[in-house]
Amino acid sequence: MMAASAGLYLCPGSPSTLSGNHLDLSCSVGQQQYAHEMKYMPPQHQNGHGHHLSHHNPWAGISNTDTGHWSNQGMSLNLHNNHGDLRDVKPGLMDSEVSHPGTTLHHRPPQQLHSPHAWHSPMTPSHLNLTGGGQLQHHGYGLPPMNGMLSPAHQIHHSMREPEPDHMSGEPQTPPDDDTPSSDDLEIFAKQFKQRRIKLGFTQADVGLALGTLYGNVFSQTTICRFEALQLSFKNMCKLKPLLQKWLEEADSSTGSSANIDKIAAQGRKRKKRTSIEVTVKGALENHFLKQPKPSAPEITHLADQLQLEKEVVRVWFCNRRQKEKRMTPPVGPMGNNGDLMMSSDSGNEDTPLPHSSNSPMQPNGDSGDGMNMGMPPSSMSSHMSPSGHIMSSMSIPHMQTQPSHHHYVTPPPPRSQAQGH
DNA sequence: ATGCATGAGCA
DNA sequence: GCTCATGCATA
Repeated sequence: MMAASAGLYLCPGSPSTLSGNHLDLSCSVGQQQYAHEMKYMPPQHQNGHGHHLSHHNPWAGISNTDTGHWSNQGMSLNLHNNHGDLRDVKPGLMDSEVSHPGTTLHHRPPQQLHSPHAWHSPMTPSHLNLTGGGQLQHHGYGLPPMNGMLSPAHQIHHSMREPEPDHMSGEPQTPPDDDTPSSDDLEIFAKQFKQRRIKLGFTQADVGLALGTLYGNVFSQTTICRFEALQLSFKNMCKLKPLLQKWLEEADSSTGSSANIDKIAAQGRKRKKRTSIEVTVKGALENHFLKQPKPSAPEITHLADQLQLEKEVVRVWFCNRRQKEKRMTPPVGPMGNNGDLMMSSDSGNEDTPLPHSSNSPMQPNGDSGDGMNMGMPPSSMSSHMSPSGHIMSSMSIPHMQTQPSHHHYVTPPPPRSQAQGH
């Protein structure tokens, strides 16, 4: 439980050691008040592992069969209400609707959808606070059951259908809606999504909010951005795709009308100020990371001490760094470089200290030590192969100069029955 | 677009 | 105490 020392924020000025105790203290940081009372909501559906999501995992298409890996926790649809801020939101409004897609009905008949406004229809809490939003929980994500009724008529008509690349592998590539998409599908979809979104005049934030009003799952600009950039885990991409696809279909069908988007500037703020780590310090952390991506508690403490950072900050930094490593894709330019991925592939190999060899996103199964993540089959790690064996990245749709298509989330979890890796 | 952060779930 | 999904805040 102290795990994440979550609840505790030190006020910027008070660097006490937080490691252990966290109470909810609230300190006002600048303008914001920080009352952290994040106790999470009633564990209604907390089914530990109940989630299934045993979609086949394309990534590992290879190992497909058992896959569950990506899933363990992730799919758990409980969108935790992050940060526990829901309380300063206006009471009453959102929860009721946003959280029940089923009942909800936010679904307007096609005709009404005709305006982007639709997303904020009368009942929709346009002011929904992004942060706590009302949705305290995700429930079955867009799976068709109830909202499936969204304008069947329009379902997928124009450009939006999946291109179905179907290159080399003869397998039937995934159907647009159901089924687990292949990495190629995701890649293509993400690109198209972005293009359409921009054409329609929506921002990433708009989309995130729209998803909330439509399905009860609000997402931030960050998430939409990462989706477009393929910077999410494969599993996460799969989860979001149907939602975005639906949104796109609706938005598409209501286009021509107006591109008016109303943005909701709802942002409740109540978080700890972001710690800005100096470059030099960052460099030191990077260094350590290269040698030891997973430092032990004492190491962290020591490092923190050395760098004069809070231990928690250091711990989190490593966590984030690892996470980044897993999804990072070469920021390389438009593929001008050698199309190599550049991640330092240490992940997983504490034993293989190559500082930064150039690349390969993930190690073959090097789950070292704790072995968590990916042990992708060698085959997929070679260059940019998608699990299904397709080569991704470099080719498909080179346009979009703005985004070097860097993707490739990292390798899928080891097909192996891994224990802790979740 | 991304760095630092939160929190659930699991081990 | 880690991973993973996600996001506020910021560059």
